[in-house]
Amino acid sequence: MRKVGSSRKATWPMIRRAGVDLLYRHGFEGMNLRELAKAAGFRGKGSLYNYFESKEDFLFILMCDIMEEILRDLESNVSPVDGPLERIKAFVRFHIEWHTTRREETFISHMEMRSLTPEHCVTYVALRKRYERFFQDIIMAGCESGEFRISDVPIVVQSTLSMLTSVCTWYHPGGRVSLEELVAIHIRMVLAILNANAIAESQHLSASRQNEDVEKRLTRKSG
Amino acid sequence: MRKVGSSRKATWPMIRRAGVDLLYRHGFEGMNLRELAKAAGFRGKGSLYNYFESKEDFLFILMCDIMEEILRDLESNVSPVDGPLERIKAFVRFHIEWHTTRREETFISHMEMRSLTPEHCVTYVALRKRYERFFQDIIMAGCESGEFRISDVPIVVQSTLSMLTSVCTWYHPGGRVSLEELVAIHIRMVLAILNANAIAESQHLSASRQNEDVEKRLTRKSG
Amino acid sequence: MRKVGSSRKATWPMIRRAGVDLLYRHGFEGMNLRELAKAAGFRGKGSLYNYFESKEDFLFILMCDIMEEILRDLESNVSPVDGPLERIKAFVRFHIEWHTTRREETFISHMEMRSLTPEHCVTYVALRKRYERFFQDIIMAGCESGEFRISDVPIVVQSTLSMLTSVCTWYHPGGRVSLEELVAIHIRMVLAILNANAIAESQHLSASRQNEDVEKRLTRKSG
Amino acid sequence: MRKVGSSRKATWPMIRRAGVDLLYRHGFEGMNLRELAKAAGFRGKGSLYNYFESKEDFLFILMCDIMEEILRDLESNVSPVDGPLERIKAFVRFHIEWHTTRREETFISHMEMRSLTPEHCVTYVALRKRYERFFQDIIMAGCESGEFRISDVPIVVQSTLSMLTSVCTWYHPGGRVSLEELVAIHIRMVLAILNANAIAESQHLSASRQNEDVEKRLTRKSG
DNA sequence: CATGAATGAGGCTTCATTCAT
DNA sequence: GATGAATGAAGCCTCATTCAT
Repeated sequence: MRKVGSSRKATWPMIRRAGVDLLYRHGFEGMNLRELAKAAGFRGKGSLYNYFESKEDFLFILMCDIMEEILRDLESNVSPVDGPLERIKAFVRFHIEWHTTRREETFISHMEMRSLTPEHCVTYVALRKRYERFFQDIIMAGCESGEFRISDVPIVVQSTLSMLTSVCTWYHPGGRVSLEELVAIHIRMVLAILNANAIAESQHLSASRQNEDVEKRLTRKSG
Repeated sequence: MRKVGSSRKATWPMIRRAGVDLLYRHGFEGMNLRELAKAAGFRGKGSLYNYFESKEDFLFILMCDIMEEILRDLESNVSPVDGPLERIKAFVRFHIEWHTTRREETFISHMEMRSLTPEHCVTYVALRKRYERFFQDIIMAGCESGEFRISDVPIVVQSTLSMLTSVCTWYHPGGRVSLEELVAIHIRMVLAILNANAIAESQHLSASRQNEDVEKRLTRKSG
Repeated sequence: MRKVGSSRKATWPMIRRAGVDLLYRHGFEGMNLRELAKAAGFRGKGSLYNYFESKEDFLFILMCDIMEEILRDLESNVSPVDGPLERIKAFVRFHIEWHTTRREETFISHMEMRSLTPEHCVTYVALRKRYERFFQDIIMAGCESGEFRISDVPIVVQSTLSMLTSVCTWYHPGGRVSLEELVAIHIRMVLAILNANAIAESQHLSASRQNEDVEKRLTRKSG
Repeated sequence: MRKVGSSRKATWPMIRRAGVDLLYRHGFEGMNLRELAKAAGFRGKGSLYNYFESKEDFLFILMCDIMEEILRDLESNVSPVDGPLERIKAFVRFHIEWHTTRREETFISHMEMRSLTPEHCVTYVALRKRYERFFQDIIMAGCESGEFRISDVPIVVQSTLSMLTSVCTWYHPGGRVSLEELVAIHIRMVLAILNANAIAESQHLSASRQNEDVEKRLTRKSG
């Protein structure tokens, strides 16, 4: 008995949605296809194999899906912005917004690489490197233009990006701190790491405090 | 609760060592007791149950073991140091050294909480909170003394600690950057985040560059 | 019962060809319809059900097809030949040629009866019996005419036919022995079994009867 | 809950017995481990994996077991016999007796090679070759001594052995023909194939009864 | 007729866990 | 305390078959 009106185009998104949820909650090894099938609206797990070839293949497809989506969004959000300083701000904003509003997806993307086949892993890593490279390029541009000054590019890039990514691990929207504030705080941290403020200040010695109003809220110790 | 009095002395360490390895490589759901038994030198997996009560119990014991060890080491390394600035440096040094030389253990500690029973989880989280609290206390002390200035303590604490911890994810000893340099770089980043340098500079207006020698190496773009 | 009138003309032969191959390589239980569909040029296995009603039905149709073909060929090759001696030679030649040039088909015919429904099985066995009966009849005729002399007809018939059939199991054309030689060798063996040479010789040598009493009972047709 | 008193030594024979039965009735692909477990006295199929590593491994072990047993029996039955003529008779007797009283085992041994891994297959084939070689050696000895005369050794050996083996396919003990008669009939067929009688006769021209002992048994009426 | 999605049963295998020895 | 057999649940995957399109 076939579910009427079902078609690959309509069904895959349901599998994807269910898969993200299960992967997020139990991890790849901890999830199982029976639940996935049920959550995706199937009655038997066999049906899933019309959409992927194995559990691992499912993970791979999902992770690539997510990565490609985030790459598309990255391009359309950050690429238009000019200048390292503005670009880095746009990047941090974009990254944090994505990693908090799409927590589950990004969590998966970062946690389940271990479960990929070697072959799938290299494909996926290549995708991911494009993202990291985007971030690194901004920073290198800023270093060359003299707007940033850091000690060791690869390491600072790695650590900074890890920091920004880990937000998805502990931040829950709707808490004490708004997403907007979260972004602002992290922009400041990143700029500090990049020595961007110091440089800016020393360049415009007499410049008045920037972001003054923001400043006020930010120095308080939150409760 | 850990069983006491078995011939723990000799055998448990072997189980622990084997367990850390397997947990690191496959994760909790991905590892299995048969391999653990074999790697620990047993011939049948039944023997393991003389050392813990269930697989989950094993994870719990291991994670607590690790957390207790790192807490002991933290106390003996950082507690003696005085003053927020020096303490934070000591903490960063300690944390990074531990997280790189004991990569597998710390990796596990941060990844497998999901697999604990709720009860075990709260016990473990309490342990871990003591560690985070240690870090947070240093920062708060520095803020109060005026040596640090940050926008939002909990968030900066979280993000900074995440950054420092994630080092165990990508740093491999014996690469381009020595552990000593890694530490130095991160100390700078953390101090930047905490606005410690800026303050220091503005306080000791005429102060010459601190860490001058370090500085020289650090500004290069690594190869 | 076989469906008639589908566009059998073009498509069924491809299914048959693919089926013979798969059946030969994996056996009935070991083959599967997905591969059959693919090998037959379909994209979805659903299409196959336009040509048979079930997997078992497919096997039945195929086996009957083959058996009918071999029966037709048998008739046209051996029936015209006269006299037990010449007929038996023609039979051996025919049988071996068919079983070596059409190895896969005959292999299937002999191996997969186990997978037929009881009903289908009796239908098929009837077909096959016609073939065996053909062989048996030649031998009985020869015994009656005095050209052959054997101990127990049914058993000798069974064993001899098994021997001839098993050739398809181990003979590969293009080896050390040509098909022509293979046939010659087996004709000799069969004639030896049937005591045809000995008799021929003794008839033309005025030889006395040996084993007279024994002989009488042995040529009987057992029940 | 463990079945008391169970030990590998006692349990494997039960598995073997059940396995032979299932393999004989359904073939390797057609049998399943659930039934095997049940028939062997287990409650869950998991237990079987204490005795083999996979279904294919089970088949391999079983086939080797059988082959080794038949080889042992062959040695102890036929090796003591001297002279090609007597040895070939002893061999035929042994072979047919084994292949009829242990029909299922030998049937399996000959039918399921297709399901072995390539590696297992070569191991098994080596075992089997030892058996075939035994037969072939007798025949070659007879040819050299002038007691047998055949056209092509390898082919006659193959076909003859196939004939003798196929007996397990159609002979059922307790039918019209006794096992003793079956043996006698096949001894005669084999000797005919080998031209052993003709030679014997021509050698002892005046000799009356040849094979006297055989003869006596053969003249009996079968039941 | 062909396609491809859905179904559900069932197959092999793994695993944590128990327990007699 | 160690061993290895037994257990049973559960996991992944395959497959014949049905049916809407």
